Amino acid sequence: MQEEPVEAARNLFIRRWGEMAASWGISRTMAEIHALLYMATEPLCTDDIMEQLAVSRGSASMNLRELVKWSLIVRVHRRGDRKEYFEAEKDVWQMFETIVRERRRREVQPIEETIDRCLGMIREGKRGLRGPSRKEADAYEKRFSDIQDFCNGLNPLFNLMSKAGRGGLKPVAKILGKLVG
Amino acid sequence: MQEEPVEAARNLFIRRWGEMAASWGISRTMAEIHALLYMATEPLCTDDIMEQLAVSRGSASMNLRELVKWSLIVRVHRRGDRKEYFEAEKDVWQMFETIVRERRRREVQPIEETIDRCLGMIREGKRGLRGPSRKEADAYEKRFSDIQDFCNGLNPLFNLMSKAGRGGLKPVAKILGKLVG
DNA sequence: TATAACTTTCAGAACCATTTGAAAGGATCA
DNA sequence: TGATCCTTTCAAATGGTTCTGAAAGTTATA
Repeated sequence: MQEEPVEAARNLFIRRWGEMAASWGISRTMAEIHALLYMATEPLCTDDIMEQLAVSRGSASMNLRELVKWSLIVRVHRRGDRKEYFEAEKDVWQMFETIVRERRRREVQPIEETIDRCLGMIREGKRGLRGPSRKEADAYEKRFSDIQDFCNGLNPLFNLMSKAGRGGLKPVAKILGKLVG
Repeated sequence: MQEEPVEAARNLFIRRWGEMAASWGISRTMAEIHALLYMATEPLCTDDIMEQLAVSRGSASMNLRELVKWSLIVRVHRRGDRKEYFEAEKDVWQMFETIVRERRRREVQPIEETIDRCLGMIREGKRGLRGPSRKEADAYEKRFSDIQDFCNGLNPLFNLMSKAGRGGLKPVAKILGKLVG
């Protein structure tokens, strides 16, 4: 077994990738499956995954479905084979962009909408206020609009990074470098 | 109670902030306490937090301590008062930078180190290999070095953002907005 | 030093997300 | 059509995280 260290490296990576994901609110198994498919030199089927990661059929099925939803992996079919195989996006930049876009859509947009709504409520609600409660309302308004401004600043940055896309990160860094001086 | 809508806005925000954080692997209560302190016009003590968020003394204590560790809030003392009060960082950019820096340190650096180590293992392990297993080792090496390259590109980008942000995000956002269109 | 005010700790309880495994569902083949 | 192969679903079990509340610890005051 001369290939042991190579397999060991792959397995170590899969485990760590799963642990990292877990601390970012993504299920450990889902991330491990993703890492396994990312490393794989050819598409794997459900049974491969069950065997290599020691998970149940149900878990493999659910997590694979979720990964497909995230567009991090795709289903592939093989002629003369009834099984479904799965293959991961191998372009790391693409992978990153997909993850950021999805998480923004699912998890940061709702809070942005909430903030807009809160600002509306505050501006409406403070109309009749005088004295200390007016002061408080003003303070709240400032807090909300600070976050709103921040989001309005961050969004174009993400868009720029998306646009830079396949061109890689270097051009983006260059532009920013010039801005910063 | 004319101030109802103002309070309602604050409470809505606190709840959503907690929910968002939960999906990013941060405890809901910790994020709610953070949001409460972020909105507050003056420092609050443990009892204020227990009352406003309906959490136990133990939970308040632990989560406050954790937030202090993250440098998202600070302890403040008041003359003639034995209680400890807490105050949140109010600069949104600063807040964001702190969170990103901490999470990078805790959660992405370990995986970067693992990748370096895996690359070492692969390069060492593939020395004696020939044929198909050599091919596989080469493929693994490529996957790892792709991620490594990506990280090496991303890190300076974060550093630039830190630098850019200190002067306020608005000027940066303005220029980026024009660039992106 | 004794008392009071406040904070921290931690074992057990409660809660939540994920996994399991078996049964149901679908598709393909003979 | 029935048999086979494969995937999906879901109720119950599991495993892990967070919260609770009371007791211990700490610091200030009298």
